[in-house]
Amino acid sequence: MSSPVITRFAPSPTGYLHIGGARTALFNWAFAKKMGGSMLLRIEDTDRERSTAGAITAILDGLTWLGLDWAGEAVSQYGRVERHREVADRLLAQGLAYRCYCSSEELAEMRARAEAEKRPIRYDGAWRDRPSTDAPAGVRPAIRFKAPQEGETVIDDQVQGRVTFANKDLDDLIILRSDGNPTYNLSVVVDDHDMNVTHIIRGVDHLTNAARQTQIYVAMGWRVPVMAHIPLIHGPDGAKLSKRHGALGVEAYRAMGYQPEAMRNYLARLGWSHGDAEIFSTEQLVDWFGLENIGKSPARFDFAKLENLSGHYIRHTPDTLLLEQFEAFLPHAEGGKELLAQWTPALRIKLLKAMPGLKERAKTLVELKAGAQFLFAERPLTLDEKAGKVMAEGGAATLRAMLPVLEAEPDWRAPVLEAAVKFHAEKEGQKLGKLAQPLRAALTGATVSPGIFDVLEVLGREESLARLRDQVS
RNA sequence: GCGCCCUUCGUCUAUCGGUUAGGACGACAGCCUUUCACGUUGUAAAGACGGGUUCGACUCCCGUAGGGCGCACCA
Repeated sequence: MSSPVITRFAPSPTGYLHIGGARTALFNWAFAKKMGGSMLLRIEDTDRERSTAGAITAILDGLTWLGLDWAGEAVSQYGRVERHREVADRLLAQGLAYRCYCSSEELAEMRARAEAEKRPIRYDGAWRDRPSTDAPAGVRPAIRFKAPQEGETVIDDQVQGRVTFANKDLDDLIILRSDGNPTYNLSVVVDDHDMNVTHIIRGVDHLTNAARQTQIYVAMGWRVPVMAHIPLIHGPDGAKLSKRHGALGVEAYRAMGYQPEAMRNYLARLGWSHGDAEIFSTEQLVDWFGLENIGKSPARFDFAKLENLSGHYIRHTPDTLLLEQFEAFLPHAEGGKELLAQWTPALRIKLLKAMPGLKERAKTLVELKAGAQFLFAERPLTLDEKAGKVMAEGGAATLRAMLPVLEAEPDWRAPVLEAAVKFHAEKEGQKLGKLAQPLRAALTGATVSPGIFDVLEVLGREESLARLRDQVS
């Protein structure tokens, strides 16, 4: 009987769940599902200084929103320190680790010297073979792993291929700090082993760690899990993803009005492929997913493509479901709470009625909200600067909503449209072009927008509707 | 500086020695539409560079250039 596949997502709770982490989680999740196994969640919170409860909540919320579930409770790595110490002690007892009495200052000095002399920055192994009787009084030692100095460590990576490290390049890393707390590389190995993790899927930034961890596995006589180091996501300019780019927390994407299924689709396509498939369901993703189809080169985050995908998902979501998603989205949207406060069954019905026309034009839930502005705005619409603002924010749909009003009051056209244009130009100059055409048409009174039929119908303006139909035919 | 990795249209990618190098986003142009959007048709757009290996290289090897990651008593 072959053991089930167990993957794990192991973020450190030092901030939000960023987009790279989300994709790593997605890959772990998809692979586990595909193999009929499960994904575990472990919070790597051994750094007590930087770990926060808020970050843990953000990560859990983010995963849940994305629809990625994990088996059992999230494991706190810090909660397992005793076990980590135990393993460190065992290594020590077996002569596979040793006490190092170097102070932080000495080590920093060593590094600085190496750098100045342009030598590789590595621990020199000063205490590797030095008896503890030499220990300076009053210094609490750190425990270092006695890494092999000859030969090489090979990682048979499912994505990177066979990667070889010369052992002489890997120094003796600290596994237990002088304060008795374990370090990352020890904890990870012990936890992955104890949790029966079979496949480790994580970012390439961990590749060198993989070598050191392999050495620890070997020292402990443990089976080394299958590893897959996936490339990182870069910003649009090719540089490391920063806050300027897409390195926002997933909650930011939720606030921008992207649906989880669209995010999943987009993220999956970033670095992984299944022939020419661009748009696929999560079921298909699971069905098709495989480590062998993950590329090795880093991918840039492309908002334009995400938006296109998002628009597709919005358009293809059934109206009632979309309405539900919209309502669930509101608490996370800018100005959503205010809208929620005036939420009524009647409004719901109106929105549902307007949905077919609305979703055709919206690329995100935010745009859906903007487009529906004409439903939420108070009647009659006040035609002042504020109205221009509403109109400009709402874009074409709101403009259409206002046209009947403008039609009824020709004198109001110029000032309102002027306000709208002005506001729009200040806010988003580049989108002016999109508005300009209908604006001009409205200003000259030349034609009536056909999209206005939808609006009038939803608003129940029968007489205007009839009149316009007349005019058109 | 040392180590590891990467390099196909602007972007995400297909190709697993023989293709007119395909698709998608974006761009541009047309059609549809009495606005917008959707839809649809089409156009432009790529193997970083230099050497090999081979009958034949985007594909294999070497080098160069560019880029990324790592080199903590962080994870």
